[in-house]
Amino acid sequence: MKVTLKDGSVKEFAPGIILGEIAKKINQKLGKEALLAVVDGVNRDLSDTLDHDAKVEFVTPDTPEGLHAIRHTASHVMAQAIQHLFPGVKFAIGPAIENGFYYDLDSEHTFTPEDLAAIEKEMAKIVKQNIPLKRSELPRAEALAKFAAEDEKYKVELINDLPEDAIISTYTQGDFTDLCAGPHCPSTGKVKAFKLQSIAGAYWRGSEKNKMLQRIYGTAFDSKENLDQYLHMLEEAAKRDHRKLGKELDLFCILDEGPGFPFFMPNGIIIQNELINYWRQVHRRYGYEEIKTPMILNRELWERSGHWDHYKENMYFTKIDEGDYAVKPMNCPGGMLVYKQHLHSYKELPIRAGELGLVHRHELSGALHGLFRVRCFTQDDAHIFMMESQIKDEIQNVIRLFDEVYATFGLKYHAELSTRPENSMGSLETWERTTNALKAAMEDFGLEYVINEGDGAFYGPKIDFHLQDSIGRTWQCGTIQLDMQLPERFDLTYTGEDGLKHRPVMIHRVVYGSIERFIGILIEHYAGAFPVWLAPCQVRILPITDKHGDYAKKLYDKFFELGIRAKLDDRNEKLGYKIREAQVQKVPYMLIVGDKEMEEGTVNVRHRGEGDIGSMQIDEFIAKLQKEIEEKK
RNA sequence: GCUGAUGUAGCUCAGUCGGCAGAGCGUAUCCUUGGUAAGGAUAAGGUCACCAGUUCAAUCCUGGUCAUCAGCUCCA
Repeated sequence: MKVTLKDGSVKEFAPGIILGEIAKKINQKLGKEALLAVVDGVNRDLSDTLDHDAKVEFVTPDTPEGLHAIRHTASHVMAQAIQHLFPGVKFAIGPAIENGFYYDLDSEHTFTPEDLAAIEKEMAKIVKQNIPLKRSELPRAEALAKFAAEDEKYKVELINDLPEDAIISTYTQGDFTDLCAGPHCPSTGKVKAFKLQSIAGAYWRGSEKNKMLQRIYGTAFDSKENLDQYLHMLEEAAKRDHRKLGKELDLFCILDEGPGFPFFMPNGIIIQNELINYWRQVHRRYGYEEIKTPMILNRELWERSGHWDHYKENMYFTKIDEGDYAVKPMNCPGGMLVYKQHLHSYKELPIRAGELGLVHRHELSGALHGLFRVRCFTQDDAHIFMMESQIKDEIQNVIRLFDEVYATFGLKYHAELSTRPENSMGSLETWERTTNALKAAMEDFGLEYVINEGDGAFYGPKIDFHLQDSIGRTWQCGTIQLDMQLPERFDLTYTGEDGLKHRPVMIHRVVYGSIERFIGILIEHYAGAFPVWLAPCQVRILPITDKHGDYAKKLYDKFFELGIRAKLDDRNEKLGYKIREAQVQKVPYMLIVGDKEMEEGTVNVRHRGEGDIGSMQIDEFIAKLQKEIEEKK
């Protein structure tokens, strides 16, 4: 750890040393003035760590570590408040997490939102008292005795699971002591702004075999402004929730009659069809053929593919004429059968067979979530069969296609490569060769990636694509998976140059992932304001009075003939009213026609974002619109 | 699946601590013919999620079922 003091001198410290210790040394030698130091390149005020004699590690709030410490301390403050208000509650764990903190509790009392308000009040008191936190390290036996005496069985279990040589530390603030490794703020007063957010259930130690505890989530910041800003961001994200917009824009619905099985309304299906048209057009250019395989296939096929054994709990079944059948949860087995309809020569490879396949999977009821997690969805699948020597080029071809598609939606992305897991099939050499081919493909393309060691499927390595939407959230969509198992199981072959039979290499890949889910992501990404090519209604024509109805109708007919999605709003309403409605529906263009436009043969154009953009000739507007659609803006 | 909350008009939500069910938006009709985000009036619209139970009486209380939401678990 490098500490640069005010006088410019640099001190090296062993990593992991408690900042308070450093501060003490600096204070002794150079005085308080020098405590405003640069630690590992970050400005920090170390004087906070001198406020009291305990060994407390503290970092200033303008660093990620500082925020983490504030949230961690906030979780202790919350626990202390709960102990005051609800004596007898057993504490499990209470860490800081990405955007806040939580504490898991075991209690007879079921916590309610009203309790949260009361706990917040008590927390505010504790923060105001600015109670110092004291770190103590104690021998294992002593720690065990202490928490056992308080009947904190979860803490006892945690200590018992710590390695023999672990340093067991506790942090104490006033009448509350918690088992904790730290780091923390030096005193409760540093928790300047906090909010308790929700109550949920969570299994002890994350296992569904264990007791379900109550978890209280909260967040904390170094200032009220930052807290408010964060809460505001959450509200903004909630506004673009695809379930809400899906209803408001009349895109889709999910009804009690079919939990997890979405219905698409006319507006929604326009988006879906545009996505599919675009998909087909791109795939044709990249040398794909399209196939379609049946939704219901017999038991033998699923046994052969391995799904019957490995995936049964997630499948739907049916009987036909006494025989067992399953509804497909994946398209691959059907794709294998299509490949097997012919003998293949090495000259044909790679064969790229795309399929927009509707698959059904029985997801747990509690896992369903709008279009993001459904029980039936369309995979924009493709299976590519090739020789091993073609892997690198072919993967690059796929990456290039992905890159083009994601760019169309203005979605940035990064890739993750998952390598061989423990329970893998196939030889180590094959894994190494194929994994290296994936790496080489990404590197040649200039695609940055991170490696998830051992995270691949047992049947092959894979590349996942994580898209970043307009407010910075990431979604895993595309994936390229090498499969060394299915070609074996289905005994796929091609005839090589040598006249002998060889086993092809096969990949599964999806770009959108699930079209339904991708639509959900796009709704949130665009906040419902789709680019013109996707917008369910592209143009809304707004005549000012009935006098202008005929002119407006002629315009509408012209758009209709050109295949432009227009709507004529000739209701007996004021212009402002019609505009408001079109704005709320996020229609890209509103054409206002009145006396002036009729006389001049023009339209007055209003854009949903830019407002009134002036009058233009009808053909001029059509050209502008068509260009925009063509360029997918 | 688990824990907790929720389910009232097409939508968003009030309400009844057991006794005729409420608003705004939307819809229909009429008046109004207007220039860039809500003109006015009238009317229609409900098995208060579903099934049992308690009660003279249940939308309200009890139990169960289904669904939704927040999280957990799961997503070979």
